[in-house]
Amino acid sequence: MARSLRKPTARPNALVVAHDSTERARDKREQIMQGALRTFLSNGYSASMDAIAAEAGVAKQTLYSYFNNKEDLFAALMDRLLEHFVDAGMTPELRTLPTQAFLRKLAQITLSQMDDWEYVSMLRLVIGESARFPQLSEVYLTRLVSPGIAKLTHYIKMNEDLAFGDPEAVARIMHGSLINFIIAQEVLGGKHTMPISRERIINSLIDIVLFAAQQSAQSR
Amino acid sequence: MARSLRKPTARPNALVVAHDSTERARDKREQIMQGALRTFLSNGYSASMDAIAAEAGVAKQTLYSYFNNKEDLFAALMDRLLEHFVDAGMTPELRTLPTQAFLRKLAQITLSQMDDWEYVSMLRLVIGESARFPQLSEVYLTRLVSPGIAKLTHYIKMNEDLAFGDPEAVARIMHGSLINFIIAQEVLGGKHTMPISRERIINSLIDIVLFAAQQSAQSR
DNA sequence: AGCTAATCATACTAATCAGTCTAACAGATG
DNA sequence: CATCTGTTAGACTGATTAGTATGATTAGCT
Repeated sequence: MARSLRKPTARPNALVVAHDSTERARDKREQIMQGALRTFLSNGYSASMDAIAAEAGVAKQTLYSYFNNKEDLFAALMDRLLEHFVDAGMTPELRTLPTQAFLRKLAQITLSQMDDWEYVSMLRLVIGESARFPQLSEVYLTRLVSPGIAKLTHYIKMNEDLAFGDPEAVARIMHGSLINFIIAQEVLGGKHTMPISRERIINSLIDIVLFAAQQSAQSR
Repeated sequence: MARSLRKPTARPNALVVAHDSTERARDKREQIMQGALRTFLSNGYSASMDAIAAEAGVAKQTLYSYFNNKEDLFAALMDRLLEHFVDAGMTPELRTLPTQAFLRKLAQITLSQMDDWEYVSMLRLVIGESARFPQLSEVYLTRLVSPGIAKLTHYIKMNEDLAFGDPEAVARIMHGSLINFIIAQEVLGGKHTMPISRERIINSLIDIVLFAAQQSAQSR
């Protein structure tokens, strides 16, 4: 990733098509954010502004013409990144599935994020920087976690197959066990140290929940 | 926490009782590790050696007479810290309890670590530095997580009240939902953003597992 | 063609940090 | 009392970093 272009009059910018100034600014901003994203996700907040500029293929000065300082860049970046993950999860057409198929699909979608390097790195970054940037954790919780749990809670409440006494607690347990699986397997490298297939987790989780729901309904 | 002692001939060392050289060295080492522990857990690996020396009440040179460099100090420290948490969990007398009481007690013990600032900070540190120090994650997984899950798996297997098809997966789900609860509530500050009592989680988790176990046994 | 604004490479400042060096000093031992 | 070892405070080095400054170059606009 070393950049050693030495020609002083080079424009390393690829993709130069017709651009008026406003959309060029938008592209530059985008270019910076892409580079900063990769660099922050790889190196954490301690990534240097020089490294970010190099990765983005942009002069350092340009960084500072789009963002006041490192912290602002980081905040804007994480904001956008979290926004990008908001939509993963319960889509309307999923709700038409029978209960078991719905739960399986939901779990599969949640765990499919394991394969997304950006998601895994984001998790590590949010948790790792939660002392220095509590606001970042808060955005993560309120934008990603809380809505996901709320939707699952609502689904449990509305579904007569899932008559639990405390739907929110059940939703948190289900969601938490999956997120922790991602943390253990991907963030911490447990897939090498203590591997287990995601199917086994999904199957057991669904078994437990559905069996418990039956028993719970029966004992009323 | 500012240190501004200016007297050049001061020994700020409290607790000076009869000491031969070997035990004085042990005490110094201990003093350093205590200070380093607090500083690393508060500030992450980016804590400065000057700050550690100050927090330990020791000259920076003394750090380097006990440890070769920052990384060695960090590694020795985390090794000892993780060792310290190994014993939390299943004690022999717990096993004599009836199933439900056992599970409740186990969950309570696990979640009681939420109140331990060192444990919570350790979690954040292990996860946050898992890219830079994969070995640290590995020690965490193999010394803390894996044995805990193995013991719970074994308990499930041996307990006829808990006839699950995949005991290990069930153990991972139970353990994971509790660890994730700690991460969400304490590490990420969810106790302010999306609070819920630990009793609700424990109750629902036990309900689900026991109900599912009954149903599972019934359907065999 | 000529002007303007954005971007470039590069160098700089001031601060911080890991690690080393020095010289002084305290406490135990002989 | 003399010596030796461990510790101290503080200065220092070399590297890195956030952020700024500069002066050249380029692209878009009229």
